[in-house]
Amino acid sequence: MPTEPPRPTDSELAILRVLWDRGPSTVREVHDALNADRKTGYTTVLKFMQIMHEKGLLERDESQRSHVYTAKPSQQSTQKQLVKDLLDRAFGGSAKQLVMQALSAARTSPQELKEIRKLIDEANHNSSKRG
Amino acid sequence: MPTEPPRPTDSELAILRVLWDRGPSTVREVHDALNADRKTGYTTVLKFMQIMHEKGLLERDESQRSHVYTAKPSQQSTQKQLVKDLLDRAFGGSAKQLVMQALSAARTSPQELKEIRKLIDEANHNSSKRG
DNA sequence: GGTTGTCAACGAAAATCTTCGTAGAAAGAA
DNA sequence: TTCTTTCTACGAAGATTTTCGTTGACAACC
Repeated sequence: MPTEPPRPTDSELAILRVLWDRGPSTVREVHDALNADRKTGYTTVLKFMQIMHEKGLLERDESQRSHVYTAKPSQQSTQKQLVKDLLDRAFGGSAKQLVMQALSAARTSPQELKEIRKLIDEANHNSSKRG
Repeated sequence: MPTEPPRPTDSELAILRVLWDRGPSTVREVHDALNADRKTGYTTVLKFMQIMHEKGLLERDESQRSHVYTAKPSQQSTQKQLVKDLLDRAFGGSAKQLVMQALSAARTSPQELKEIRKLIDEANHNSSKRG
């Protein structure tokens, strides 16, 4: 039974983001990318990536001296997991509440709002067809 | 400077939820409410609520022997904080992406979709008026 | 072949979060 | 009063997350 992977921590997520962004990367590359923002030691990032590899969050190619790591879960699936989690923990499962907060938290452009509406219409059609 | 309150942990959020739901409550009441689902010791809940009080997350009325606690941050503001946080950490600030995942993560009823659409229209009008 | 720099591995400390046992005060019952 | 229950306070242990220092392997350069 493949038990659900645990929700990635903040630091893990930061690393995943770099890997989704850059594609397969070495520890050095990830470290440099992260340190554009924060300042974490190299060995700290290394340790994280090793642990994440053990946990099955990263894949590792050891054929080169500098190992090359790849994110295993997709950005989509991780995002979905995080949203689902937040939905349960803070919104009692109500997507409506969450969407409302999202729209107020991020100043969303009319353009984006239009696109979101379109998404909703599509979701609506799908659920109508099914339901 | 009133520094931003730190994002509540999972356990803290569970307690806040009870308080938002029930209004001002004693430790005993919160403990009972929580143990409908999980099973945490009484002193564990007590300890949390004391710490949360120290952190400024809860207010406490000590005039009775059983202290009465109240959630200090509103449900709204906390939800907003959590969404904003997730938006930054996992979605690069794109509300659209988040909404998309929310709609796919929670099976949303056509009724709710309709209401969400309405919200978006309102947001749209507001931003049009402003912009 | 010795020096210098980069890397993964290891271990452990620091920080934070979670859990609860125990003690003593307060209130009520016998 | 004495016994029982319920509460807060305290302290500490366990679990998890985050942080790096150090070491030895490997490679590049001189």
